[in-house]
Amino acid sequence: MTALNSRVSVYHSVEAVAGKVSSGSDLLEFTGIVKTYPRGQEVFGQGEQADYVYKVVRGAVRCFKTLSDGRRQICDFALPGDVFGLELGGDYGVSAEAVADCAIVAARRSTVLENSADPVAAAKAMVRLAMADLERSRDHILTLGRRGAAERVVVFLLELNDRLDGGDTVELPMSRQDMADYLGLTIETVSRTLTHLEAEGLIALKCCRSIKLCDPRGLRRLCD
Amino acid sequence: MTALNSRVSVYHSVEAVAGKVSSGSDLLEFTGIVKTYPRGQEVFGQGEQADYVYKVVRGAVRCFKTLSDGRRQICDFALPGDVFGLELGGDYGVSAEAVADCAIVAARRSTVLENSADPVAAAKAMVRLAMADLERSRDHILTLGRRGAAERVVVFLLELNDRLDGGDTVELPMSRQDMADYLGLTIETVSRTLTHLEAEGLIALKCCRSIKLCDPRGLRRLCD
DNA sequence: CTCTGGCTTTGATCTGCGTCAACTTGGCGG
DNA sequence: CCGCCAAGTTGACGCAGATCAAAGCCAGAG
Repeated sequence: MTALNSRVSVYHSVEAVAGKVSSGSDLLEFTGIVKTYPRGQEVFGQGEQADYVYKVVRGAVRCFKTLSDGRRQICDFALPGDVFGLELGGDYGVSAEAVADCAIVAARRSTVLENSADPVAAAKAMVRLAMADLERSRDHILTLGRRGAAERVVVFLLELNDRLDGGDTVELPMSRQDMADYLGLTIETVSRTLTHLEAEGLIALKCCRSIKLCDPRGLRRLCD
Repeated sequence: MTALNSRVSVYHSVEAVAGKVSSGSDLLEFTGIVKTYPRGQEVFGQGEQADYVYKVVRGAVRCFKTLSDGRRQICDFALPGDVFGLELGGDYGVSAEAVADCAIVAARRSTVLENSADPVAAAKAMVRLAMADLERSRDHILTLGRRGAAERVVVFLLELNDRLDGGDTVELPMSRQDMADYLGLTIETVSRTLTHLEAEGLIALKCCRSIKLCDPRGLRRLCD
């Protein structure tokens, strides 16, 4: 079912992982099949056997947990170049879905880990990935635990701008609902906060998925 | 300064890491000096050079981030047996302080990582540790983003009971302020929630640091 | 023993964000 | 071009948890 209307092609790369921090020696060999996922489609579900590791080629993916009554918390967005689906043991601890139409490479865990040419380098690359995720999670925890709504939205915009690097304009790949579920807020609060930031001249909503950061310094001051 | 009134002794262990998930092959060699830290003392500060990795022998440690205006968010508590101070690159991303009087082993990163007898096993053990932390962080994110005050407190008590394994009674090593800063609440709300849970017969406050879980099933139902 | 200071609990009030509801916008198919 | 439906915005109102304030409670010092 997952592959029903997906075009597939072969993908092979030996790339630096986690762009900014990778040194020349930490490479993760990533060989697999590229599949396309239409917006909304599940990549894997929480509790499933974690046999594959994934990497976003194009689009964006949300990794989230759900409570029994339906409340949803997005733990992370995976953007182009990001690896996701890394797990400790047998099962995925989160579910993953395409936020927008995506191209994603899947590689067997075993291939990436054991059959790699240099197993020590592979293990080190894994540690780097896990640690980078961990550091981002900690910032997320700080945001959810101690920041107000406006600060949350601003932190989010700045982080996304950083990761997408599209000059001073952020092209959001996700809906307001996704933003809200990432920030521990409601759509209404996210929307209101954005219009409020615009009224203050800090951002400009070119259209609802395209936000210009007019005053990055001012924004940063709001959430140091 | 750090070592002023600390007794020190040598410590050596080759132990399974992260108790429940470690298989026989994943060992982390941990050789270093045991130091004692009085309650409140800093182990390391955010931004310092991350040359050491630590392991709690006795007591408990809080790892936290602080905003410029003083708001504090505890990302994790390290309990006896737990490793902390694991970092990606140069600097610690959090500060660490003794929550109660502690005994802690410090080991050079390089010793644990490179000079290990089996570097692949060491790297794998690191991956396991990082992944275990990551999974706990994700649960924490879910709690902070989507659960109410009562649910947060209950989740916390159940998790602590699990990790400390003292039968049906949790001996809290930390103050209400620390609980609040971990749960993204205020001391008053934590206190009120506990008295409310007691009134419902779910817990019993033997004294403020010793809590009996009278109805674990009922508690679990509150936060599935 | 009493005094002191920090931690905890409890109460009263305030407020930021959630909830509910209506309206607007924008993208897409016909 | 129009009409439709999902997504986003805006407004009115309520509540969970924060804030402010004061009163126990307990441990350690004198």
